[in-house]
Formats: sequence, C-alpha cells, structure tokens
Amino acid sequence: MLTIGEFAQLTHLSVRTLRRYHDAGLLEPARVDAASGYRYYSAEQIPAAQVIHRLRELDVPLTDVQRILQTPDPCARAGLVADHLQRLEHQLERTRAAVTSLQRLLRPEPTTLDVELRAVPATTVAAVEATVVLDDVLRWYSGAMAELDALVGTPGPPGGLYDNELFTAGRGHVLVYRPVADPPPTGRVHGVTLPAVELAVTTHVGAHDSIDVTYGELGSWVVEHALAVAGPVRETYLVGPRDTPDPAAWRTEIGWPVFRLAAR
Amino acid sequence: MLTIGEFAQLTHLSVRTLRRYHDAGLLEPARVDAASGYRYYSAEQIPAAQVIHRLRELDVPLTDVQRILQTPDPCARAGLVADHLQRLEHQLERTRAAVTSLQRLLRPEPTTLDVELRAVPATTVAAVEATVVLDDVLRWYSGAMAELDALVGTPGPPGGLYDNELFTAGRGHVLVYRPVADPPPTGRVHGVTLPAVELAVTTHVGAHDSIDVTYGELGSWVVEHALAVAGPVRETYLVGPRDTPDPAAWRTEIGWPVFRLAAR
DNA sequence: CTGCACCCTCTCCCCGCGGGAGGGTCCAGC
DNA sequence: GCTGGACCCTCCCGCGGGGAGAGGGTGCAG
Repeated sequence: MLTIGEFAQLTHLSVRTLRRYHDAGLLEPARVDAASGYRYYSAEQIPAAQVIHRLRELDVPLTDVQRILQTPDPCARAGLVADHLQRLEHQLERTRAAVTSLQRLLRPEPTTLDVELRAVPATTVAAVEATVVLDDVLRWYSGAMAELDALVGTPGPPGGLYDNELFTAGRGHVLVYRPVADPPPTGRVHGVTLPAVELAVTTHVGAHDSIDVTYGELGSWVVEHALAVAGPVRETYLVGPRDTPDPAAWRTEIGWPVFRLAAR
Repeated sequence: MLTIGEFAQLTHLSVRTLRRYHDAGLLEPARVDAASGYRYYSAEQIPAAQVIHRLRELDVPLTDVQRILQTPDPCARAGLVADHLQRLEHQLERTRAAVTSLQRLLRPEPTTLDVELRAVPATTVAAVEATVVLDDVLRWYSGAMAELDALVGTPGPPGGLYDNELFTAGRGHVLVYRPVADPPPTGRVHGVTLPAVELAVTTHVGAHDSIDVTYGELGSWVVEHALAVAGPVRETYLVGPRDTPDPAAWRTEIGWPVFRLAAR
C-alpha cells in the first residue's frame, strides 16, 4: 500500500491530479481509509495511471478517458482511442491550414478581387435543410449532399444557403440544394423556392479553411460600394471535392445578398 | 462605420468574441460612442480581425496575440510567429510520442525489466544545479550541459539528479554533473559531493517521452521487493543525443535511491 | 509524547469563450 | 412624434483541468 504522495512519485503525477482523478472516478485508490479519508494505492495501479496520463497528454477530456477505461472490450476500446486520434489528425489538418492562411495574411499582396453584382431571380430547387451547429456542418453537409445525389438528377452545380447566425453565433439554419426541374414536394429532400435577391458575387479558389478571408474581402467591397449585407450567404460549388481531390483546384462562388443604403 | 453585429458577419467572429478582443486591447473599434458605449468598426479592420482569428486557431494566447500585434517591425513580428509555430511543432512531436507510448501501454507485453540493486559510494563531481519548473527543464539542461562541456574534460557519461518534487509539484531542484577529478570549487560549475546511496537501477531505452513508464516499472519492482524510494532520482546518460541522433538508440540508466522497510 | 511531514477538504484563480439577465439605444413604420 | 423590435451595453456564472493556498486532521520516528 502506497500513500498518495508515494504513488505520485512513482507515476510522475501530482498529488492534486491524483485526487482529481479519484473524484472524477478515473482512478479509484485501492483502499480509502474510512476514518481519515487517506487514499492508499497499490503498485498494480501504476499502468492504469500511466494510460490516463497518456490520454491526457493527447487532450482527451476526463469524461472521455472514463468512457475509454470503462469499456471492457479491448477492441472497442482501441476503437475509441482511434476515434480520438482521428480527431487529432483532423485538428492537425486545420492547424496546417491556419498556418498557411496566416502566412498569406501577413504577406499582404494586393489582391484583385473580381466582384460581380448579380440579380438572381427566384428559383425552385430540391433542397435539404436543417439547423446545425458550426462544428457539425461539414458532417451534415456530406450526408445531405449524398441524399440529394441519390434522389435527383444533377443538371447544375450544387449550392448552399448559410444563415449568418451560423458563423456569428456558432449555430444556424442551413440549406443545401441542387437545381432540378421537378423536386419532390415533401420529405427530407423537398422543393424550396429560393427568393429573388441581388447578390454580390465572387469566387473563392482553394479549400474552405480560409474562405472567411474571401468573405471579408467581399464584405469590404460591399461596404465600400455603399451597400449593406443581408440574409443568408449563398455558396455555389463550381468545382469541389466531388470533381477533383486537389483542394487547390476547387472553386466556390460565394454570394452575399445586398441592398442599397439610403445615404449614411 | 459598421456595428459590431455587421462586423461580426463580415469576419465570421461572434459578437461576444469581438467585445472580448476589445477588452483585451487586441482590436480597438474605430469609434466608440461615448454616450451609448456602442462599438463601431470600419471595413479596414477586417484583415486585422482575421489575423487575430488565425492566431487564435493556432491556440496563441490572447496576451501573445497582443504582443505580436504591437510589434511594429514586420520582421520581428514574423519571428514571434515563427516561435509559436516552432512551439506547435514541438507539441506535435510530444503528441506523436504520446500516441506510440499509449499504443505500447495498451498492448501490454510481459516486459522483462532488469533491475540491479547497486551500492553507490559518495562521489565528487563537477555540477550545475538550479531549481526549475518542469517545462523549462529541457532548455535548462542543454544550457547547463554546454557549460559543463566547456569547462571540464569528460572522463565518463554525464548524469543528473532530479528532485521528485519536480515531477509531482512541477517544480524542483535539479543537478546535472560530469565525473571529474578536480572540479572548480565555486561558480556556476562547481564541485559537489553526491552522497552514498543504495540505488535500484535499470536502463531506459529510447527517447525520454515515455521514461515515466520505465520509472513506473522500476517503482513497482522496488515496492514488490519491500523497499521504499527516497531522495532524488539519478539518471546517467549512457547514450544520448550527443552520441547519436537516433532516439531509438539512446540508453539512459535510471536509479532510484531505496531503503529497506522495517516490516509493514 | 511530540514534532513534523504528510494528508484531508474547501475555496478561489487561470484561460477563452458561451449563456443569460437586466437594461439602454437605434431606427423603420406608422 | 411614438412605438416596437432588433440591436447593443455591462455584469455574472458556467465549462475543464488543473494550480495555489487556507485551515485542520493523521501517521510515524525519534
């Protein structure tokens, strides 16, 4: 039997951290003295403590660590760990994208932004819509787009409408569509009539990680032309992952509904 | 002039976040109405907001973001950014190490640990010592070892003594040494007589990322042999980065001072 | 038996942001 | 001009994974 201090020395964890792990139910001491409350650990618990330590080094939240430890089947456990590793990989990807985007931002070259003011008539399309949180939007998008592809023909590039709330509040209404002559009236995929709007349109080239920069430039243009933005932004996926695996070749048309200001 | 909500739409930042950046002095609104407190931004501030956004995506703390933004010289600024990128790279390295270590931990193969009980006589060595925090220990170590190398001959492998507090409290007394016949009596590098101890000794093979596992196994061995650990651990760097760049070939002897328990 | 190192619980602090309360301000439509 | 509703303000609390310290109880060796 080891006191918490001795156990801390053997595992290179702090006494405080061990107490926290106990409180969280991650690492129950082998014995807890009922009278004094002293925690006593056994040497067999060292590997368990080290597994927790490693998972924490990988930024696995304590609750998820508990889930992993409580999974009896080693195979299912490995799956949970693999999930986390994949999440780390994904985050690494975003980090890389942020680095390149930052480098471009800090080396400000005069970007000539082609913006077109375009009046778009009301259109009826086959659409899938939902209210989602920002973190889920990619997952949701691929599911929704798969449904669209399964049900209808594809006479033109797909598009999406994204509530501004999605970005400013992290959660908002989203709609993806494909133009189609005769959409089904109801169901997950159903006909929607997009209202007529005047759009400020430009084209974003490349992956979507730094699309906010293009949005910013488009927004600047709109402001400088004494217009104001309104309504959900519209994206049209001219060239996307379905067309080529090379993100550098992707082309996304982004359009912001605008209206003329009286005079400020 | 844009209200905070409009500016949030243009930058894909939340209103709350913009207010926080203002409070932190990162992004001062172009104008703040004295009467109402309303913040008004200009379209020219969009790139600045995006730079902050990117830095935050790289987990740069707000205080460091401020430091970067306040650096007028673009070259020095790029240096600060590069520092952060290097830190990210370093962290990525540790993440990779944690992953491999975790995989080994979860695939528990019966490790045959060679532990030797060795009586070590008191020795006089040339040493550098300090009290450091855990995060700085690697940096401190390379500096200290460079000083040792500069001043004295190298008749044997270098070693270090690490207070257990360093690991359990994140901060502790550290001493690195080289055995030498005639150490200088004073100065940064000075003679120290290491006390005689009985050591439980084993050898850790590989990089130091998962050395705590070896420490744990050594600790288990000590506990199972009715001994107790005491005093600062001793490491001897038989093969290290100075000898070969391949971490898999590194060999570190780790020794834990022990004493016999009366009878528990 | 006494001193001292150790252990206990408790509360507060940190970061960066979200959520919500409670209240003021702007502006379009009437 | 008035009113309603969208917008904005400040202030406080929550999260997670600890660190720091207060204030008090325990265990053990001399």
